Amino acid sequence: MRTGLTIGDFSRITHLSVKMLRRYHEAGLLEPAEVDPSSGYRYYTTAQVPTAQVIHRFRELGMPVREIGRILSTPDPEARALLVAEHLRRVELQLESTRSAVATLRRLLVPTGTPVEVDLRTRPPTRAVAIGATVVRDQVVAWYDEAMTELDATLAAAGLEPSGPHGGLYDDTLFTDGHGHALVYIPVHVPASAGGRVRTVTLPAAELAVTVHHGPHDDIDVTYGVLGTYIAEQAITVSGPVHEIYVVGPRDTPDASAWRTEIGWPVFRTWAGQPSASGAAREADPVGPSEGWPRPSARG
Amino acid sequence: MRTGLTIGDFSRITHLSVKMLRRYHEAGLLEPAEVDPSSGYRYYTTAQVPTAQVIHRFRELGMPVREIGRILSTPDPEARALLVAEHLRRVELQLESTRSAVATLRRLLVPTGTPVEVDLRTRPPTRAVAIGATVVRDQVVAWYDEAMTELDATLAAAGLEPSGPHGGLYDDTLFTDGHGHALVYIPVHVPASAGGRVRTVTLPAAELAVTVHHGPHDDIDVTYGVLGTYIAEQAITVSGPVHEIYVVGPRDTPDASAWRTEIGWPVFRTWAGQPSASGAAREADPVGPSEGWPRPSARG
DNA sequence: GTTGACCCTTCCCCCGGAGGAGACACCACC
DNA sequence: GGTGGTGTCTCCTCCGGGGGAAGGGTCAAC
Repeated sequence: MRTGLTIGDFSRITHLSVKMLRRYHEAGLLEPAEVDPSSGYRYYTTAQVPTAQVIHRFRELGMPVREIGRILSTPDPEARALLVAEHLRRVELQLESTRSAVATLRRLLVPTGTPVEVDLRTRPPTRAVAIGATVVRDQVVAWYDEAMTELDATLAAAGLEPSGPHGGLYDDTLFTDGHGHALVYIPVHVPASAGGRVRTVTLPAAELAVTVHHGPHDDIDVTYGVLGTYIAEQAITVSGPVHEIYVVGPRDTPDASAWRTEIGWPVFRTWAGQPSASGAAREADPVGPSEGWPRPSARG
Repeated sequence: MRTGLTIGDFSRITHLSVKMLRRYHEAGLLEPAEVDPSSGYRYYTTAQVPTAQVIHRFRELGMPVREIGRILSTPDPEARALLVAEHLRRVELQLESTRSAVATLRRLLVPTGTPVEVDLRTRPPTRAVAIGATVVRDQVVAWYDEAMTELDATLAAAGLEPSGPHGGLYDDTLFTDGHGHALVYIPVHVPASAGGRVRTVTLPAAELAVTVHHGPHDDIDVTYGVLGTYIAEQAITVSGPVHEIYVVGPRDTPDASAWRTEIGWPVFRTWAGQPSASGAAREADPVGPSEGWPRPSARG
């Protein structure tokens, strides 16, 4: 055991490929017990086998190499367990979403000629407490949960009751570019004292093409497709962020199949047509830093 | 609708990013309905929305782009459904393996001081029907299932009974390089008439360090680690392919926790020590094209 | 001492993406 | 008919986690 195990021996024992062992060395995940300074040969010891096994499992679970490094270099077992638990939670979430993607796919492949029900409707100006931020697409759900919790707390602290269902406005660049501005809100009658990220805003009036999505949000894209198809075929010009209203949502019932989500697509801008569009009104612009609504783009 | 939807419009409708739409075009997955020859602008139609949705789901399920292409270009709906079902089966398998990787990880992180039980044992020369092939590591399980089924069928056709539990020999390059030769066998007393890939071979006698793995094979690596550690610490020289014997396996009970797998690591070669090692004996070399056993490599 | 297996580094490829740069196209508005 | 602001084009680089090959040094069994 003087020189320890060569990389090949260690590979046979741990079932990690030689290539990966070298990579893990480079990345600082699994330092060989000894490296011959002249030849560069890596020598491992049997004591490193369990570490290698752990690395192997983490990689199997899709954990990025650098995160494994962070975990392995966390001395405090408590903190380490936390990091691990957090990732396992992420894995569970991913399992769930894979499961539902399978279900959605099955549904897509057996197309049911669902009749499209699209309303053209005017959204009145709506007073609401809101949180807005620029977010990345795959973090939008987590961000939504967090923001909505904060809004709930704000309302509770102020002793206010919502005057309608929760909702959100989403910049379309979220979908075209993968990141954009989003705003979630709870409608209220009286303004709340804004604290922190929470602002009191007025959603501007808008003409919306609205349809209702039933069930969990995993396949809400399909409903978006239906709505978008309708809009395009009606040759309506689209403009501005999309509006989602969680008529029945996770806050109402845990039974996802009972959820109802209204999707509203602004079909022409009412914003710039308002008096003093660029003055006081812009002050209340709920979507944030953008310069008013983007101009229409559909060529229908 | 003369010119159709621009890539941006289509992106908003389908929630696929512009970038990905271009990529899918390039890959032939989603050909725009029209491409302006002078400007190169892509124009889509609403009829393409469902296709885009399907592509989205397939990607969510981790299906490689070229496989999606194959599916979409398969005209026969039956054949297409088959391809889809096959991939969904793979996804299910992967879900399962993820689940068990989580379990294994949990076990690894709460290390139990399991006592190591390793036997040094001589494997007698064993007559068997076998199938050998050079395989890639992540296909070895599927290959095993298929080959073992063929062996079962061969024995049934010949009216022969196994004289012991199924087993396999696995080149260690499978682990160090990710691919190598593997051989699965069923021991028999009398030679069967070899048909197709099935050969009748004699596993050579060998000195093995043997330990038993309990439970499903997902965490068999851990037992390999224990065995390898033992061998390394005993300063025993390792040589030749590893030997697995499925004492209790999926063919005996579906209850994976009841499985027992013997892992045998040859600790020095008996092969080259045999008379006429390179002549008739090599003829029966069960592991195939390699030039006899590799020489010992552990430097313990 | 020879020799074959082993190990080293470096470079390139693959896949599925993300992002940017620079140039051109489109179209609403004036 | 201009013109400016977006939208879109292509091409390039980079990333992570791998696989493979080339070319040369090392080790130890014989």
